[in-house]
Amino acid sequence: MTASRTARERVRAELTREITDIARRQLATEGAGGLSLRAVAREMGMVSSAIYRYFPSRDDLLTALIIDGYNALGEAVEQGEAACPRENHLGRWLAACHAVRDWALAHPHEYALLYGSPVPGYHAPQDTVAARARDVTVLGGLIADAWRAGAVHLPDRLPAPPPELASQAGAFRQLMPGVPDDVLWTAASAWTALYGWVNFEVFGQFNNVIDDRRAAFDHAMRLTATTMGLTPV
Amino acid sequence: MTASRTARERVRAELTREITDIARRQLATEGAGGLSLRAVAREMGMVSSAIYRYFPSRDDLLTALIIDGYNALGEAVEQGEAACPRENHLGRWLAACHAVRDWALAHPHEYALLYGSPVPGYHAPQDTVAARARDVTVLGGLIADAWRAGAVHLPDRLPAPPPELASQAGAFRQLMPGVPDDVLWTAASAWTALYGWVNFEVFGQFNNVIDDRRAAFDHAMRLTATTMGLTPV
DNA sequence: TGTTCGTCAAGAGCAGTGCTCTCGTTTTTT
DNA sequence: AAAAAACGAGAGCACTGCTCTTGACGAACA
Repeated sequence: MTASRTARERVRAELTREITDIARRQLATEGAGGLSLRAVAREMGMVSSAIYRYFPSRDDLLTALIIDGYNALGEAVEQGEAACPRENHLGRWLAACHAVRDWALAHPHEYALLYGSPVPGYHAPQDTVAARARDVTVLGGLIADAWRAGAVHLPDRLPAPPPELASQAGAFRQLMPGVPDDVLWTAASAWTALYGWVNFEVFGQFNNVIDDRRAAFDHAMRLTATTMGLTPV
Repeated sequence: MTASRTARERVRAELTREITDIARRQLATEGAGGLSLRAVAREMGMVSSAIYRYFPSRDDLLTALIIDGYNALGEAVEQGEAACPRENHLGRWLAACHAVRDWALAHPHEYALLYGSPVPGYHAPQDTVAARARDVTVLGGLIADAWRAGAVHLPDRLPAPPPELASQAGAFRQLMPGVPDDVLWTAASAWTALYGWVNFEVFGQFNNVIDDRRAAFDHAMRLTATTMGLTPV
């Protein structure tokens, strides 16, 4: 039973995969709003109602695409960061940043699905949470490494976190055990700065404003790295 | 002609305004995707085709709402920042940040229209550009003021902008004349960090992660202020 | 004052959407 | 071999943005 399932189950898995593939292609070209179950069915030579045998609703198909997207982005970040020597913490941060940016620019519509405005009636189910944490896990890991290596040198005159933030962001804290609060909040701030930039760039806010966006992004991420206390090796 | 136009023109302006008002209400409750010309017409007791006398297409109605949104946000930022003493540059920055956040949290769907994923087939016409710059103009103004007052003290060990960024971001540079490049790029970075945070918060990425989001936001904006060289008075 | 002319709301209609239900057929299970 | 489950096809519902035509009303002009 486990090794070779029934013919029906195999063709079902095959068709499910084909549906998501076609849907992802439509998503890439038309955007999230232009994703149409009927168009997917048409391209498969099926009738629209048959799709509902595989995905109970359009939202469930969207969920599948979102989970795939989080995993693709997470994998890109993991690979980009892993290509850097472990002791070069600034390099690991920059590599992770560029991996996010490169993936987002290469897959703008999928990125919009992950980090843009939520789709109208859509509520992310719990399944997406695990895949969603892969990118920030990389950030937490490299900060924790840097802290353990004594390579974190926060700038002078940096304001200390107020007391009401003492026991906050538990989930975020778990990703970098042992890291003190002031460093933790600079990391959180850097994380939002990264995605803030990528959002602006992917959604076109930098058109006709910045030309060499890659260089500007690189510099901005170096600035936030300095705030985090990561200095060149 | 100028003071009192014909009755027809006045009722036309009135109806146009009523359409945008109803549309804005629908946008606030349903989100951008749920905005329907037919629903607006229904609520006005008109027939759907009549709406097209006032807005040639759904996108034109969206454009009107977007321009209104940029102006509302810009005005909120201007007012928030203006309430702070001119010489307290850090306070002005924090006031502007909280104004953005407060407005975004109060009008999440309108904010999504401005800074979220672009609406599928929609391309922003040139009209939106002027209104779009109001918030960043405030930022540029306070940085320029701080620079002129000699109140900008960049942190040590901050990396200098690479040479390829020397003549970039001309539009951004115009907002803060006389400000040197290193300060300018910290300001650009702070700008993206601000909207990165607000994006995350409005779009729900901080749910179940950070509880006291206002305090965390305030601290994050103080961190970026330090990177910009704005210190407490 | 009477008549044209432009503006307007209404209605029907087109092509498209997500989704539901039913009806035979095919495959798996009992 | 019989019962059960899964499946594709088709019709249909309520909805969308948008177009076109029709008839009525108001304003300007002769």
